[in-house]
Amino acid sequence: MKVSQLAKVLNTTPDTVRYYSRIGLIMPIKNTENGYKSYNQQAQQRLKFILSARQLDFSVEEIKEILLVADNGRTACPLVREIVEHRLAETEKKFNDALALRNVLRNAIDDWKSKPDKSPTGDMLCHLIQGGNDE
Amino acid sequence: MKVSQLAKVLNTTPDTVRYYSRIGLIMPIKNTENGYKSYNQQAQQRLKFILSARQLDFSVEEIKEILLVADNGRTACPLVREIVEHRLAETEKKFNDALALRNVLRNAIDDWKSKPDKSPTGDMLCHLIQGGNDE
DNA sequence: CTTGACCTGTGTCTTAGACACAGTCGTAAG
DNA sequence: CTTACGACTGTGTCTAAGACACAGGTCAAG
Repeated sequence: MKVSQLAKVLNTTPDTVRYYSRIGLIMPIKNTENGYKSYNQQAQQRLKFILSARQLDFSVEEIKEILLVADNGRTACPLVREIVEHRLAETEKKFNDALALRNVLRNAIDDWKSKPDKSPTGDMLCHLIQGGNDE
Repeated sequence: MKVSQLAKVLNTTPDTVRYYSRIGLIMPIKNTENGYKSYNQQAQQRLKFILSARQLDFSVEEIKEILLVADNGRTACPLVREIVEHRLAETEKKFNDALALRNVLRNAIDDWKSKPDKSPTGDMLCHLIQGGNDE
């Protein structure tokens, strides 16, 4: 199986497959004649796992650690549980940050509706952003 | 005014000031003797504006465009209004994405509570992530 | 003068792929 | 058979917004 074929089977892009190959997450066999990479069943299995973990927003580095544990025959489950908890906390922070920013932006748009456009002056590049509230 | 001093006055980091200097957003005067960068009042004004725009999550590239317009004496307000609308749309998308991911993670954690840790097998690296639902 | 703490500019690193590029394959026409 | 051409390939480079490492410079205390 070549790179684009594998990508299509698992519904991802060739660039993604190449990237995971490049950093050693999946190990293709090198065709000695043309240097093309060839992927076997195990590589496909591995890539499927990686893509599933990425859907949970696991980082590539985290996935690498998980695979390292599993490759040594040990359970990766505790590590996986730990990562997912951590990711949930981060996601909740992102969620709150996005919520707060949304409110700031909405308020700005609303405030600015009543304000005119102005040319910049020496000490005021854009009164919308800079001015707390105009005179 | 030197880099750390300016950073402290506007409550940011020296690395940030150096970065904006490096890409030409603010233009310090080079002290000829030791090569240190020196910032005047106008640079401080400019940095203050940049930091305010960053608080609205404007990208550095967008801020560069705004400054370019203002430096030519034209109103940057229409551009600013356009960017903030765009940013609001993006932020709402991020908000929804974070919300969806949060639900996925919460469900995963909940489902996994009743599942044991397992050693990897030839075709199952981690049953938590891989198994739709177990046998 | 010397020590040491702090400061400085420059160069490199970070994520997870996307994109550009030159070379290669496969196939269809001639 | 050759040729042409589109689709494919690996490798190298690029991204955002600073953070960090490092070698050298500055400054006040002793």
